[in-house]
Amino acid sequence: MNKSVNSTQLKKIIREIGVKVTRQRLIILENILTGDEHVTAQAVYESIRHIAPDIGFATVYRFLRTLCDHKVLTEVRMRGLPARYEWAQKKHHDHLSCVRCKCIYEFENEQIEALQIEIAKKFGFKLTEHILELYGVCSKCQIEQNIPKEVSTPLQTSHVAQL
Amino acid sequence: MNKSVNSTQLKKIIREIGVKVTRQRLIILENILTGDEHVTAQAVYESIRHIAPDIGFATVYRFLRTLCDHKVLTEVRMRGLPARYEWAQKKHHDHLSCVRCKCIYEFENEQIEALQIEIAKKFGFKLTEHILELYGVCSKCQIEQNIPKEVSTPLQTSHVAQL
DNA sequence: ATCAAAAGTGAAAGTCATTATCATTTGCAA
DNA sequence: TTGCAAATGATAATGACTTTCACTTTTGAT
Ligand SMILES: [Mn+2]
Ligand SMILES: [Mn+2]
Ligand SMILES: [Zn+2]
Ligand SMILES: [Zn+2]
Repeated sequence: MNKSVNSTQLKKIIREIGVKVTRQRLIILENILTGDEHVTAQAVYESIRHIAPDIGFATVYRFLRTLCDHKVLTEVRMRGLPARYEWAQKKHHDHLSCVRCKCIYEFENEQIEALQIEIAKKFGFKLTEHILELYGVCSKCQIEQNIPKEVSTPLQTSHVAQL
Repeated sequence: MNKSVNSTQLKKIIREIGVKVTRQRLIILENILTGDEHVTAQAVYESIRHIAPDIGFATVYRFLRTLCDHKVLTEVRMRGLPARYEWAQKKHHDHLSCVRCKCIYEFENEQIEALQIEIAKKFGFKLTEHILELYGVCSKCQIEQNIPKEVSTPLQTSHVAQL
C-alpha cells in the first residue's frame, strides 16, 4: 500500500518500455506503485489531481494502456465495469468479487489452470489467455444485508490465496 | 440453425414471462430461435430489417434484456465486445474463442465447476455466477496463417464438447 | 365488440468508458 | 543549444447500451 519508490526506479521502468520520461508519467507510475490495488483510470486521475491538477485523464488512460501493452500492468475487467489495473509482476491469479459491495479477492488454483490447458489441447487451440471470474455475495454482505449499500471507494484486495 | 417454430410456441414463451405479445416480440424471438447462435443485438436488428424494417433497435435491446432477465436467454460477454445471446435452455457451458478468426467453441467441465464452488466456499462466498473464457489460436488459424484475415459473420459454434 | 388503462414502441437524446484529433509543448539525441 | 519526434491535454468522437417521451397497441373487463 505504501511501498516507497525513488524516481530512479520509476525512470528505469519507463525507459525500459521505450518511451520518454515525463513528469506526468512519473507521477502516474508512482501513484500506481504506491497506491491501492485494482484501481481504475478514473481513480488514478483523481488521486493525482491534488498534486498535479494539470494532468489530463487522456494522459492517464494512454499511459495505463501503454503500461499494459508492455506488460508492466495487467488490465482486469470485471462485468463490464471500468477497467482496473494491477501490477503485472504479481503471480498469475484470478478474481472473486462480491456483487453487492464489489470487494475483490484473489485466488490461484493450479488444478483449474491445468484443466484449462487440457481443454485447449483437446480443441487444438494454442492457448494465449484466459479469464476466470467468480461472482457471489461475500460473507459480510450475507449478514449485514443492508448497511453498506454502496461502496464508492476503490476495491480492496486481500492477499492472494493459494488453494 | 433452422428449427421451425410456430407462433403458438412463441406466444407461449412470451406470455410465460408475463409481458404482452407484440408483433415485434414475435419476430425477434423467432429470429433468435431459428437463427445463428451467439448473436449480438445488432445482428438480430439487422437480420430482422428486411422483414420488419420498422422495428427499432431500442426494442431489440429491450426485449433481449427482458428475455435475459427471465432466463430465456443468457448473455455472453467476451472481452468487452458487444453482448451476445444464446438460448438459456442449453446446458451450462463455457467458451473457447479464437483471437484471430473469432470462432467460438463451447465446452463443459465438471471438475472446474466443482473447483469453483470449492474456492467460493473457502472465501465464505455464496456463488451466484462465474465467467470462464479461454482465448487462443484455433487449429485452422495455426495453419492458414493469413487467408481468412477477418470474419465479419456472426460467430459460429460447434456443439458442446464434454470434457 | 367496445374501451380505457397499462404496457409497448421508435426516434432521438443521453450515458459512460474509452479512444481519437490536433494544436501546442516537451524530452532528448546529436 | 537545437530540431523534431514524441507527448500532452482540451475537446470531440465513438460504440454499446439505456432512457425519455409522445404516440400506439394489447388486453382484460364490460
Ligand atoms: Mn488481482
Ligand atoms: Mn454458448
Ligand atoms: Zn460484499
Ligand atoms: Zn481461428
